Amino acid sequence: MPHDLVSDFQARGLIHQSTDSSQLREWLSTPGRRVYAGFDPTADSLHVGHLVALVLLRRVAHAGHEPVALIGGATGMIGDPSGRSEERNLLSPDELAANIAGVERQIRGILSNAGNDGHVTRHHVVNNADWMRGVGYLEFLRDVGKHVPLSQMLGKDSVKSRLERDGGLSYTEFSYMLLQAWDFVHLSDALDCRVQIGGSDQWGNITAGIELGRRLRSRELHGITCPLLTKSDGTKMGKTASGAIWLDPRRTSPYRFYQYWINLDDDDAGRCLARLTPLSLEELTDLDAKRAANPAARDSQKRLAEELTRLVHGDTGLAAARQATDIFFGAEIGQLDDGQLAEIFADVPSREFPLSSLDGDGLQLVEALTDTGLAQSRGAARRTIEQGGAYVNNRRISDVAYRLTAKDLAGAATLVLRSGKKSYAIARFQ
RNA sequence: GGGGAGUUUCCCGAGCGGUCAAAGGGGUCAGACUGUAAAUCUGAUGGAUUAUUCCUUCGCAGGUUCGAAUCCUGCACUCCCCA
Repeated sequence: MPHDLVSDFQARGLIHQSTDSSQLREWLSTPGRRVYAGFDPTADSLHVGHLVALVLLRRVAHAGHEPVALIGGATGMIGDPSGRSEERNLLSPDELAANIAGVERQIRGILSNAGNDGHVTRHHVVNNADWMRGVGYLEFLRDVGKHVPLSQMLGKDSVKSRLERDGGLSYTEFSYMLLQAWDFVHLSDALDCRVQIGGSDQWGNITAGIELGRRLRSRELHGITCPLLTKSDGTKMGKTASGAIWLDPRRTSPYRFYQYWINLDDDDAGRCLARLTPLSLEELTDLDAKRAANPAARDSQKRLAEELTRLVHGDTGLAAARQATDIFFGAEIGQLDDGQLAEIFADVPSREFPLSSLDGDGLQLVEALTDTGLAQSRGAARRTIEQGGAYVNNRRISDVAYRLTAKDLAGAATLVLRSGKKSYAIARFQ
């Protein structure tokens, strides 16, 4: 395996800016080097936007180095102004603690199974609150602040752009870069970690750390930023009309996660394959060729969705997502238990009915469609049925007078209604 | 202050005494096609019931008529022109 991380990053389009690449290569030519990326705990889960950095750390591990994930327990209290147009709201200590716990679990999950070629990689997860907490304000100003020229701080994009806006920024957010700079120096002391990677919006913070390392320790630190993932329509990767795509299955089900990647357009899928998956460059070229020859097969999207769903949700998550995909795209729903149904249809609205409504003649399909909100009125429900748009457990029902009875149940007490191609609702009977 | 035009169903916009739940377009919802894309085509689109039919809707309130979205009166709002 070619262990030249820098060339690999370049080939995959992962480098936006970096410090001198020959020095970087030189430093990384010895195995076991430590490379870090930071994650601020702004929510109790990471989202797709964090995936690039996480995958970068996995690549670091693959190249024979040791990834270090830094959780910003301290910096998260302040809020990073980079890439932000408005002042952040401060998190309460409780929220922050919960966020740290959630984020840490996800990071460990992704880094510990980094060995899909068999080996468990050595990695570190650190929290900057651990070394920041004990540092007093005066001490910090003397030891760190004294070595950072104001002109340099004011020159950063994150500060400049905010000062030009109406809202400006607070002294608190202004100071953020000092904390991150100090993190870098601290990690170089404690772990001999000399490379920091991050999104392109982190360049200012990273160089602040490099500068501080030079002044304080006369030490050469290195930095790499990768381009922010954007879609070809200009929007941010991982953002949808209904919100962000999260890594936590409770926020975004494995099915929706999987679907997000399946639905990318061809160019985006190609770019994501290169940047987010461990596929070799040969495999990438191969998929590029297939995509050009037969775009309808959607090989790239499938492979991408598969790789990333397995990475984030594991094999069971991938299996669930696939099963859900089959069902959402027409497969008749056979024998599934209520638990499986609940999992597959996690994102679907549901409605409870008394179990007794299935007795005797049963429940009018028209009524079930309106009660679950799939149809606006009984007339609309009738119309949908007449036009062939109504399904029970994915079986088309075209009889307006159809009544649901116990034999229509998919699980023990669950039944799946659908209107048209995509609108589902779950009816639960109790 | 004077003169004129207007207010229609989710939106735009026809209708100017019965044949009006109201043309047409957009949107939306189904169906076909398709790459879970885009475009295109077909159907539907106030509510209840489908056999018929009933109820509610055309700025608001009254009135004239067997019958009004359409005529009259008053009120509210919007726009334009002249001072």
